[in-house]
Amino acid sequence: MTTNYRIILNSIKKHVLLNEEEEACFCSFFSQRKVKYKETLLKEGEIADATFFVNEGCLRSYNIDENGFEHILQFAPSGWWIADLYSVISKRPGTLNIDALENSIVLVMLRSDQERLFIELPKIERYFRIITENSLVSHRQRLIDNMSLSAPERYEVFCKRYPELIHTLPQKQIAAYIGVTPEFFSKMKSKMK
Amino acid sequence: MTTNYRIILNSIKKHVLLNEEEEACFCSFFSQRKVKYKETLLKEGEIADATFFVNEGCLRSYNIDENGFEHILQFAPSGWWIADLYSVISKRPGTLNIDALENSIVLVMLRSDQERLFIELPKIERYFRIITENSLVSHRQRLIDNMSLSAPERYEVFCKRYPELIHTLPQKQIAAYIGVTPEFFSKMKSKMK
DNA sequence: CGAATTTCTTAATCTAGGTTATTTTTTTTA
DNA sequence: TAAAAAAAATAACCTAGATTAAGAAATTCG
Repeated sequence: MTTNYRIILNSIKKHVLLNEEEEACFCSFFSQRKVKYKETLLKEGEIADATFFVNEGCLRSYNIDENGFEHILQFAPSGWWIADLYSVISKRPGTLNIDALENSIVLVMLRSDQERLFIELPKIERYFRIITENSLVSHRQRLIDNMSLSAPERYEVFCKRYPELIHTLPQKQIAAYIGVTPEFFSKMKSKMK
Repeated sequence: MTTNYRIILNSIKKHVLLNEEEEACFCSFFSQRKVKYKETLLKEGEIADATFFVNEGCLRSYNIDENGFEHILQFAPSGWWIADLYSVISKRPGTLNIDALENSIVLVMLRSDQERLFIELPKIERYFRIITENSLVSHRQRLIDNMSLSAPERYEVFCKRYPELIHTLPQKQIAAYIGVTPEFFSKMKSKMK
């Protein structure tokens, strides 16, 4: 199995410039992992020691509330990072589950390696500082949307954010992302026509 | 008016170690600003060029939805950072308002200066990388809470997060933070006894 | 201090979205 | 390819929280 770093190097390139040697150094810290459809990469209660970059396929992170309902925090198609950052930085048991919505391939970056990289290659720390800022902004926007938009409006926002997923994802997953029951989502969609 | 850097240097100290020269360099980038009760630091539609550190008093950031309702994203008592990060990093008109809930004093860090600091003093970039990670984690948690908790439970979470504000803040502001109307908040509180 | 403004309370009524239950359709897997 | 499992649709009924309105209490500020 040949590891493909094209996608991650492209992501890096948008924010910092690495020479070939630095690129090689950066890539050497990843290991690759296949995740099958429905396979779990991280379970609630475990301590997460790594962050994942999706090379192929699609994952999701979600938490399960006390009534057993799933709330999806993020979908991660190819080119996206996904992790339980709380657990990674606190080194305590996490609250998120991460699993695959289709057969996928991820690059695994251990936090310990990431921290070594931050010291050896400050440009990598810059890259993560920038993508963390961007992620914070989009979480903030989602929070605002959840507080001020109705369910149909939140669905619209979902469609803009994940256009490639609208028709590949089961409705149930979309409902768990926008924060309604599958029954209501179904009713809502049929009204929309 | 003598500028006091004690609080911000303490915040830095929790994450990176600066020598005296570096501390002096870091502090030289701030300017200080008084913000009176109800005064606005940043209005929706403006391009934000700075991030604020609260030295004294308390600010809030909020957005106003299309029906005129305020949704509070953050309270920032002494020792907290506050900004419209979206506008700061994109250099586009922002969607947030920031104003003072009491007479306050903030330290102002221009984004242009911040970016210079990131280059001159990588430890500062590390500091911001870390506090941005922490902020992302707390936004994520708030998102989960909004999706899975009832209004009284969200009030409990608010009380744990901002214990010093429970009795100093008008109820109206707390309601706009947890995401209910002031009328419902009042009813909810009287039921809780 | 006193008038004006803002905030808080209470209560009746309304509604977006949840719950429960049943049937149909699609997907998975043996 | 058939049986089993999962997902989706539909419908009747329910509820947390919104809306509207009006009076009481607290703050603000001239």
